[in-house]
Amino acid sequence: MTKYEKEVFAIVNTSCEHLTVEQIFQRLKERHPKVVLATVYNNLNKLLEEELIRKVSIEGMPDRYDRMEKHDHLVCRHCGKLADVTFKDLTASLREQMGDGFLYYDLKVYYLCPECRKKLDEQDKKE
Amino acid sequence: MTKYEKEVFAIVNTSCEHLTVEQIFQRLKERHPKVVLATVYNNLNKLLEEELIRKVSIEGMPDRYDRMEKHDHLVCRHCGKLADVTFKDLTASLREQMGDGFLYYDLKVYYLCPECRKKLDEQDKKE
DNA sequence: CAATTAATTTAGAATGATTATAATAAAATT
DNA sequence: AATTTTATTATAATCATTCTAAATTAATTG
Repeated sequence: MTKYEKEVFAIVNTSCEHLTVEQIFQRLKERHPKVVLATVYNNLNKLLEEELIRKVSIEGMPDRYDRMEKHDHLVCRHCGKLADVTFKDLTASLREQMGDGFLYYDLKVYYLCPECRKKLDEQDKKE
Repeated sequence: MTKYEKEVFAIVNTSCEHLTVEQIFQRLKERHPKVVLATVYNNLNKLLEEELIRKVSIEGMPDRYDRMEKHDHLVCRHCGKLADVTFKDLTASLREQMGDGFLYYDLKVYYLCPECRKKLDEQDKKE
């Protein structure tokens, strides 16, 4: 692991914020002002191949990078905010249903976050 | 719904092939040789907003468009192939676990498809 | 240690998918 | 039929990402 690969990994792995490429780049620049965006892409791609991090794509949002530790995602359908959550594990059930070949799964739950629900409720009252 | 919106919808909704923008464009062109790519994008976006179709993003693959009818996806981690499948419904369980605000969920199961499993098995034997 | 080789990073160009803009055409409304 | 609105076209612009070649750094070998 090279210097930058280590640092990019640390940035992604220790944050629960689902950072974008640009945000990761900014953080890396705080310490290494001369670093270049391509280096961030190179190392993110390397880390993805090594399966040390994962990418989270949400419709209409830029891709985000996330630690590997098992967890699911809540996505607010209104403001797009992404939150971590851990639902009951599905591995056993899925394996049973699908036979061989299972590797892992990705579960996203779309919802309205409390803030958006409040906002939308208030709007409804006015109408 | 305009002429093209109807046709784009029909193409996406009646196929189980998870077509890309380019493929949808090609099919539309068979009937309307003069149609332009931007029209496909415009109408796909309109259909997405109207929640008449959905987009499926798989890491490293171009985005695909899919009918709304409830189903889950199997993604081969090796060749990227996408297949439809319907696992046991999770709605009740998720609602119970997360309280209010639930809208819907998206479940992708990553696996090795039979073809890739065979290939990889054969490779292993050689080594 | 010096020299060679390999791998990483940089800088900037190239690509490709998507969106934006302005003009034209079609549809809907008055 | 005239006016207004909406959709479509053609093309330019944008943005994220990848590619390429040169430069730098790290690793390996004699």
